[in-house]
Amino acid sequence: MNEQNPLDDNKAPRSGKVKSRKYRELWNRPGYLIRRLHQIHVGLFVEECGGEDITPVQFGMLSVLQGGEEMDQLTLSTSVGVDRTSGADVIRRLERRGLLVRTPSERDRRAKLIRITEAGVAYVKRVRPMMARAQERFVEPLTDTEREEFYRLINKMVDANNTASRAPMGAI
Amino acid sequence: MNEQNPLDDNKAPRSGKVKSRKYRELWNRPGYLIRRLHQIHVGLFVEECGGEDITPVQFGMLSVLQGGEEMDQLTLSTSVGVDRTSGADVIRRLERRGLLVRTPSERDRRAKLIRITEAGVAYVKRVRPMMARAQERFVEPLTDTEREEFYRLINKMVDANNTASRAPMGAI
DNA sequence: CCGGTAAACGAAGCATACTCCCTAAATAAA
DNA sequence: TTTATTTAGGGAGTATGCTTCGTTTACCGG
Repeated sequence: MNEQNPLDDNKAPRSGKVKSRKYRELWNRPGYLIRRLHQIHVGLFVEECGGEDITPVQFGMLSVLQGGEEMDQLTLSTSVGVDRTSGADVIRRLERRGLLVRTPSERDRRAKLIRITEAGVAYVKRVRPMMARAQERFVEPLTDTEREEFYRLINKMVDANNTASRAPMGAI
Repeated sequence: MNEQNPLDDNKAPRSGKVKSRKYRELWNRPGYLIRRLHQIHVGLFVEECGGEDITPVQFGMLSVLQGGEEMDQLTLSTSVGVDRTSGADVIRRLERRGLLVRTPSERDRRAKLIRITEAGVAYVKRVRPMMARAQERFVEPLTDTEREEFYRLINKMVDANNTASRAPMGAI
């Protein structure tokens, strides 16, 4: 690719950096690497889903709804791990495309109940293999053993830091 | 550096049906977990940086500039792993706060050269410990051994999938 | 029943992170 | 030298993921 890739540099000067300088270089910061990894996953997802015009969060919401269950916007948003207002935007876009419907609840007139449409169900069925291919490609560089370890470590961090996120995962 | 090694037994997809069930639940999808982990890191960063009004990418840019080197917007953007236009937005915000300056290059009149200001240098020095604490908290749930393994696996994935991101490091 | 609190949502605003399309300038090719 | 291509940047548009503030509704203690 390119020889001025900073990631390539991290092979060279990993010398006797002291503890206090541990995070001096960008590519030694776990948060930075996670951000890059997230970017990479979104890139793979978009690439595999070709012209389907779908994003990971949108597909996540449709996945949760795929069973046919109705839920309000807050429940749906937290179940995919996004903020209430961010979720509302995503839901609006999916409604605009006819993949779900939003009807006022009769039990609680503050709430809007979300339900996937038939078009939504068909859409998920069609796109699911593409999503799966993106996930496969994402972990492809790792061996089976490494993948297991990777999942274990991520889950450990997510579990421990769940409340640190501003959109804690709802217990679905 | 790319591990397309056929000796790795990450075989091609086995049976389509099994594959599609593997990622059926959201919390079994690596991409979903990475997204959550990224959210968590941003949350920790913002929390540790208190009222400093700084984001990981902004701090990353200032870090790269901290040495005093001048560079154009594209070089700066790719060096922190963001897209050209996203980077331009970030740079504009940092310029607005007086943490860096943007001057037209004389060698290449298309380019704007970015240089950190004294205020920017002081700012980075002040905020760096907070950033470091956020990184520490992020990996705190892991043991030392697990951290090493975590870094190794992430780096392996980032290296292998570098071009998959829409903002490949050092490329484009 | 009534008043305070909490929940569900909406609107507006900001930051990241892309897309596509455009201009201008530098460089490579003819 | 003229032409073609590439490169740097800007502008507009979209999506995610937050913030704060405000409105309506539900619920609970007195």
